[in-house]
Amino acid sequence: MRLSTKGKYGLYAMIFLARRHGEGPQSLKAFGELNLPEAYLEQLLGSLRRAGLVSTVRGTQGGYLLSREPENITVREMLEAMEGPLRFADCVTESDRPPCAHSGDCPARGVWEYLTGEINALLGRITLSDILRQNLRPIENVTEETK
Amino acid sequence: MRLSTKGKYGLYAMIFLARRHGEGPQSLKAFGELNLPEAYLEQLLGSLRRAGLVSTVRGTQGGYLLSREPENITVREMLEAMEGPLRFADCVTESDRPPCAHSGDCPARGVWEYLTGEINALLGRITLSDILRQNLRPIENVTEETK
DNA sequence: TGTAAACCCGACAAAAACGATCGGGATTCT
DNA sequence: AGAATCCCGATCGTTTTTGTCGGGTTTACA
Repeated sequence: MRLSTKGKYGLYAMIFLARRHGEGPQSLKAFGELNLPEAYLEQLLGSLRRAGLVSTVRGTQGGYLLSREPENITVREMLEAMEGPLRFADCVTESDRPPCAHSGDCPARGVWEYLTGEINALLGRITLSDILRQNLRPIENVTEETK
Repeated sequence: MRLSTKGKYGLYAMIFLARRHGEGPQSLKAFGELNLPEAYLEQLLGSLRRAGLVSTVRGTQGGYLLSREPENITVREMLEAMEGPLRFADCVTESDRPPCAHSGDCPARGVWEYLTGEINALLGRITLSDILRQNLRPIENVTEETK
């Protein structure tokens, strides 16, 4: 289980924009200090724009900027914009080839649903401004003894 | 972010073994009812064996069996055996090419570490026997108001 | 009004990862 | 000895990833 560079670069770009938030559009060249392949980054910013997370201004003096306040943009949205929704098994979100022979009562399905839900919730709790402020609280762990 | 079929098939295989736990070694053919490509599954069971999660008996009447009790085998171990450790960015676990130009104070690094820790903890809490019993409790969410 | 600075977009391509398949070797039960 | 098994490395086609490229469009500004 890994994150592709798409998700990684995308988050870097969003952090960059969050830091410059309020300073007007940032041109692609301004992202240069991130040391990412420029033409590739341009593509990724396109995905972020189509997902509604960044806005663009075209023409001279144009560039990219956050389309919302940093406290209203979550890691989940960013990663989903770059990599599509989290999916452990297709049978959870879409139709699959017979997932396993116990089709009806596939015991793994519950696991995929549980994990998908928990991880999406986790990612959805972290905002861009949390990242800038390094405000990452560990979850108060397992609620009580299983006994 | 997705899970490859390796992780998926691997978990299916482990669930299969857990259900037959105590019934002696299960031959590759016995897994047939899972409808997975047999030769591929054989490879995957090799990984699970090398990770210490299953044991094998060779020769006639041989096969695969869990090398521990189902309550002592976690989803994290299984997925790590099949797909390697969870990694969001290489800079968290290993050396990376300059991660981003703000090398020293890369604000994304904290995110990767946080996510890696939380998700590993989540995966580590689910055991094979939890899966059989469908015992998947949602985490008691964010501890208290952020205020 | 012209031109340069930007973003926009689709096509293409190399490289890596994925999802297997295959053939033969090593064990072990009977 | 022979059959049932697991073991292992090589190979291979497909898909995904990670880019590159070329040309088009928009717009500020002189």
